[in-house]
Amino acid sequence: MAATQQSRSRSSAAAAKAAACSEVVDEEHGRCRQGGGAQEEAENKPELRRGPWTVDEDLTLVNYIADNGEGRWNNLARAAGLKRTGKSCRLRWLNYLRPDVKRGNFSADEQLLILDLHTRWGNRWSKIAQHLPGRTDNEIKNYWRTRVQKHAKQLNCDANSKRFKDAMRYLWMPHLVDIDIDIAAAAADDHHHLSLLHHQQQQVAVAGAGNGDLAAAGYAATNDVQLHALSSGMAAMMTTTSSSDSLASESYEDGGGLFANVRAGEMLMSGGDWAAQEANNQGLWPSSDHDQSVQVQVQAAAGGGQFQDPELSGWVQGFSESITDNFWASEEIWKMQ
DNA sequence: AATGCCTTCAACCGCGGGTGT
DNA sequence: CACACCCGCGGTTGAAGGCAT
Repeated sequence: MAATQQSRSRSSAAAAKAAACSEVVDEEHGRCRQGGGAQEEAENKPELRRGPWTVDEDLTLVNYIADNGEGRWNNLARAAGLKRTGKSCRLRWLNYLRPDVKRGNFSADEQLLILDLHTRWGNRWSKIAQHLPGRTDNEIKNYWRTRVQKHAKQLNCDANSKRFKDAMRYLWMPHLVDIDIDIAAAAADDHHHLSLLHHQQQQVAVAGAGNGDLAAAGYAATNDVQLHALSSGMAAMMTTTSSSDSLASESYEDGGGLFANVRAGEMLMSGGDWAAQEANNQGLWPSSDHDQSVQVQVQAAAGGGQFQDPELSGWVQGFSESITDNFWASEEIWKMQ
C-alpha cells in the first residue's frame, strides 16, 4: 500500500513537472528538441511530448482505449489527440494504466518465481512477466536490477555468475520458501494445516531421495497438490499459466526441479544427504559439470569437509556468515514486502 | 538548512522480428 | 523480393525522494 502511494505520489509530481515542460521530441528518432528551435521541422511534423505523463494525458489515453480498445499504437496516439509516440502510449498503458496491473512490492511467492524463471531463461523479462499475472516486464526488470543485483554486489559477485545462481538456488530460494510457508501458516492460523504443509514437504524430499527419476516418480503425479499445499500463491500462478502456453509441459519440471533443489538446499544447511539428493535432481534443473563440482564441494563443506577450491570455499563461508547479518538483515526487506 | 550520494522506477532508446503492400 | 511500417523486447537513462553528513 505504501509503495502504491509512493508511486502515485511520484507520478503526480512527475506529471506536474511534465506539465511545465515545453520539451518536444522528434517522432522518428525520439530525440530531444528544445521548444522554439528547428521551426521548419516543427511545421512538417507534429510536436511530440516526452517525459512524464500528465493526468490529462492519462485520462485521454484511458478513455480512448475504453472506447476503442488498444493496439495500433501510432494510429491510436494520433486519433486520441495525444502528442506522444505510439510507443510511449503503449508503454504507459501496459506498464501503468492497464487496470489489471498489480502494484506494490513483490510477494515471497513472486520473488521465488522470478528467481526460478530467471535461472531458467535469463533476462527474458517479457517471458518471465507472462507467468506473473499483473506484473510487467519493466517492473520485474527493475526489481532484478535494483534488488537482486544489489545482493549480488553485497556478495561481491555478478548477478549472472555461476556463484550467485548457486547462492540463489541453495540458500536464497529455500529461505523464500520458508517465508512463504510462514506466511501461509499465519494466514491459515491452522496447526493441522501447517503440519500438513511440512509433511508434504517431507514427502517431496523423500521422493527425491528415494528414486533416481524424481519427475517420473511420485512428484509428477502429485505435483499440483503439493505445490498448492506448499505455496498457494506460487501454485496458483503455475496453475494459471499451465494451460496458456509452453510452460504447461514444463510445469512439472519447473515445480519439481525448483522444489527438489530447494529441499537440497535445506539439506545442505542441515548437513543432510546431499549426494543422494543431488543424484535425483539431475535432469530436472539445469546442471553442468561445473554445477556438480560446485555442489560436491558444497556438500563437503556441509558435511564438515573442506572445499577444494579455496576461493569458492571462502566465498561460501562468507555467504553463510553473512546470512545472519548483512545478507539476511537486508532480507528483512523482502520479508516486509 | 544545505549538500551530496544512493535507490527506485517511469520513461526512453535502439534493435530485431513480423506484417502489409 | 524489397521496402516501409508497426510492435515488442531488453538495456539504459534521468527525475524524484530518502538518507547521511
